[in-house]
Amino acid sequence: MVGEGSDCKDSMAKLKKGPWTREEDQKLLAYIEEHGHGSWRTLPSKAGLQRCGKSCRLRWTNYLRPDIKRGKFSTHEEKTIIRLHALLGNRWSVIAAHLSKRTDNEIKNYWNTRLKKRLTRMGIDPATHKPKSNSGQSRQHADLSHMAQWEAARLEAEARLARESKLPLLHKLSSVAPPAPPRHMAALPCLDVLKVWQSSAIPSCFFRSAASCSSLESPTSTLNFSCSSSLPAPVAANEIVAAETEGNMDISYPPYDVYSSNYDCAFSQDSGMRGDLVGEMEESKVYWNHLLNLVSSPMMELPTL
DNA sequence: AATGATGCCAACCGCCAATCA
DNA sequence: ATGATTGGCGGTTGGCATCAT
Repeated sequence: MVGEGSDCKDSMAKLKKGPWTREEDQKLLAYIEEHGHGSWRTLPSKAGLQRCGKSCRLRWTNYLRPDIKRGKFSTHEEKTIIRLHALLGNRWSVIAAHLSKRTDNEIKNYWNTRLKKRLTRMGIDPATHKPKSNSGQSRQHADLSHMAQWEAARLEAEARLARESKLPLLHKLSSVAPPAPPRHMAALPCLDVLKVWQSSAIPSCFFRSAASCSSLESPTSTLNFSCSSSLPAPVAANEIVAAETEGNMDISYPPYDVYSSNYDCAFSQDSGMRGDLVGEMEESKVYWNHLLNLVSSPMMELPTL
């Protein structure tokens, strides 16, 4: 394997490293604006840069790209990161795909330097998103946790699709088959985890305990995701992805789940920023109702095995 | 004012998966 | 089918800025 990394290493003698200068930025910008980036490997020489292609790509994707939002993260963005991290673990690129205009590197940095510490201060384990002292599990909890895993797979697929296509997704997605669920989940209602999230009747400890299903745990997340890469792309929320692509819509999460009830409270105390929570709740309800309608449509019905 | 500790973030590195020839 | 190439990802680091003593 000889990747961009090795490419950098092999020609280390003549290639520059370290912080980029304004001149280098201008060269890279000018070249990409005129020719597009095409092959990153050959770009540096064409653009007159003494950098490896990988360095150019990183500089472009993390800093120079015109559609990057910089600066302070909003409370809404923070919550979205935390909730997606609870589902996805350290899948920064997937999380970034759901936070329009933020780069995975920025989100990763933000998580590592701030959010992780804040959660720790709040008594929440940032790796598992569980309160430090917690116990108890049941078959039902395991099912829910597994459904959360399923939802995580869907989120990842959405992110992938959003990345892969700038075209209106409705047409493209209609040809993609929905994923086959794990065998033991087939009898369960379709994506009940979403309904649980929507239901204020479910005690918060319920989902919290679901997250403790030990057989599903991974080093970085409550959820083991080992099967995700082999899954076909779930395509339930195609319209949402399209809306996200076109209109920079952030995905909101309903404020009823255990994470929300903990986080919302803690954030209001911790950061002093309550925000328009009511409006956000309404917005979340609308989004999730829409999503539930989509996943209940024939296209997304899970096959019984 | 000096100095050490801590926070922050841009950039690098190594690995992996997809693609190509 | 296989090996080479490329792009992308996540973890880590280096260095500057800020804070605390």
